[in-house]
Amino acid sequence: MPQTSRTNSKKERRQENEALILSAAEKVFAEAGFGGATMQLIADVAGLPKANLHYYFPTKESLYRQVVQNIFQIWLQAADTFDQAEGPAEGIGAYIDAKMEISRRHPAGSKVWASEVMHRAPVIQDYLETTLMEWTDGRAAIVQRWIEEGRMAPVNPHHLLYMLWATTQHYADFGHQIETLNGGAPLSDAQWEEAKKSVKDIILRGIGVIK
Amino acid sequence: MPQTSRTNSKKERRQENEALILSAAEKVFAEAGFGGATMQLIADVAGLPKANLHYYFPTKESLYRQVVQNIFQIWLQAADTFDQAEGPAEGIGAYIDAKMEISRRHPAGSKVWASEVMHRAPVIQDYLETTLMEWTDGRAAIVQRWIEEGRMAPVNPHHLLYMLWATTQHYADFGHQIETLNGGAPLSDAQWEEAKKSVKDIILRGIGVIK
DNA sequence: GTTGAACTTGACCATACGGTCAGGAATGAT
DNA sequence: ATCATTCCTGACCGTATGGTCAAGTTCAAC
Repeated sequence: MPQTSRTNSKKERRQENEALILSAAEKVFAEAGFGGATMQLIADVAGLPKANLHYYFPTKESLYRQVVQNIFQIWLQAADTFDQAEGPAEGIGAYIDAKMEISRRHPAGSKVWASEVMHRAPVIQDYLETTLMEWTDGRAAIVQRWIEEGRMAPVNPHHLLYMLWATTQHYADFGHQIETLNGGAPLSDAQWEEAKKSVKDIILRGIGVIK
Repeated sequence: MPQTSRTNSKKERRQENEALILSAAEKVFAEAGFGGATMQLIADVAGLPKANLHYYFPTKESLYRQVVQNIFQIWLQAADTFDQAEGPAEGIGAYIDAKMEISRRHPAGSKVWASEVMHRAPVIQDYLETTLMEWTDGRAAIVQRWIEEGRMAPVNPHHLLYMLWATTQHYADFGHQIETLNGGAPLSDAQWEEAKKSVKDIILRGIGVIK
């Protein structure tokens, strides 16, 4: 069967197909976990024959690895908001906003990441030990400096970071639970704003930078 | 092959075996997810032939269902600390302590629960809609009352509850990440105390009941 | 001691899965 | 127009999995 679209070159179609497969894989891995996901289902979601998936990604594991690495990139980009900030209120507030936005826009990716870490990070353990550790220590140092400058309450920087991750990621990973408790409906725009505001209010007040 | 232990009656051994299987299943489901777990591996961990598992639990799903329900019971028990409290500082503080203790003592169970919810709760959706919803609304009402009595800052009760769940559960679900960032070592007793203290400090200050 | 119910288990089965491959179709360079 | 390369896919394969079963063993009641 010839390709439906004629306007694209081969190179473009390769990129399109890879993106299509990665997107489908993200959804399926998020909903079923690595073990529960099947190449056949990913193929169906992507609208491609299974054998075609294996042309672009030789194994299920290589496909999964790519999905996880993509999430990690998004995850790291949210860090920029932290660095560019002048002080704790702005930096941590913007970081919460950014991570809440990721939870809202990439819930599947967040779940894949959570699943990967929960299962002892078989694929990205090296990232945890290098990139993530450096990132964390760097941010902890910034927080520590803010504390020493008297710009926020003295809290353990690492546990503060864990709280930021936990709280924001919760809206993606446990989105189904939240939706159920919300009467079965996804959070509305206003409710998302309320969520962001609540998280920021409690944490920023908790570290003594507002009120 | 005859049973090794001769001191137990049949009824006792039934209970023992069921507990043995459930414990093994909890570990394996936590580490591999429902789809990735195999009855053979659970059997190996339990030290029983696979066919014997199917005698006690007819299907993989029924075994999984039992594991999830057990977790949910533990989860609900932590609620008592909330109810018996006289005010927000005591109630929420004790609830955080209780849930942190669950994360520490039952990390596998917490992961199974998280995994179940992340995958849209195929098994315990009815619990979410009934028991959990009632529990949540009841606790939210208590928080609301505390707010109206001027005993804590006006925050959205639901988002406060989500934050409590997220923050405490994070220490179980993302325990591997925390361990890695801790230099590869599990949190020591002192570090667990520090974690509890950090969470309580930030949240209790965040809702205006301390400092 | 006999008997029936509860328990145990090695061997087995059907299915579904990840992955392969041969052969054809489309594409781009010359 | 030719040809090498890339892309596509139905059919296929070996394996591992959830689950079954029949034949046995243990145990408690009488």
